[in-house]
Amino acid sequence: MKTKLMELYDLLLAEFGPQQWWPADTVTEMMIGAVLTQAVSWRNVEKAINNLHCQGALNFEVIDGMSQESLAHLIKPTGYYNAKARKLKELARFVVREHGNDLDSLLSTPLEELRRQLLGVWGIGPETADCIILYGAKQPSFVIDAYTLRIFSRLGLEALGTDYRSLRRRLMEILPLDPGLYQDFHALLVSLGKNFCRKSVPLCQQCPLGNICKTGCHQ
DNA sequence: GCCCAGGTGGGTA
DNA sequence: TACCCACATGGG
Repeated sequence: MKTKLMELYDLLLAEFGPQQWWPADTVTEMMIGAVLTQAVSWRNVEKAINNLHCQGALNFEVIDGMSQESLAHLIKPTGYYNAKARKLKELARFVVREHGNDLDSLLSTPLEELRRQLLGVWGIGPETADCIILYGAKQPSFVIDAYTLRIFSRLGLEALGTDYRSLRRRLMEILPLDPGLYQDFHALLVSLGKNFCRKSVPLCQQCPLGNICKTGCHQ
């Protein structure tokens, strides 16, 4: 199975090249983007990030101090803006008040303990937590998202798991605990999901995975 | 107008 | 545990 997974990784790397993710200038921006991108396209997130940047609000102390209403206004393009404003306020409170706004210290917390703490913050679920751990803390926690589940299902790799917990656990048992590998792998899966393995009308004929995929498009 | 986009929390059986 | 639903904007 490890060979099959690395074959998949190599095909994706050959098609899309190294990904250099996450798209953010700072760890704070990365963490905020992880919340804002929940169930919405990155295009919408960029507008909100720009709004926050212009207001000097890509900063947890600033977010902690501002009203939820004004924050919601700035992130309107991401949809669910009231819910996400609360989530950002909760995350900012966690970072600033429980960790003295010391991100370096927080993110150097051992993986499992860091994950447990992040999941305790309202609005931070497994995917957002794993994104922060992998791209913010640069610790090896494999990120499972809608693309990952869809791609592995279409590849016929359901045996690895069909839900977040089981697929993440199996991938981390099989693959070396290498944050660089996990970052690139996840980013490459996103590229494949966006460009070929789309939810409806997947472009199987042009897909770089070709005949290693069992989804039936190559019959 | 309809579907989709890098989820999460709360409620119900 | 396993569904169902609310949350909401923007692009194709």
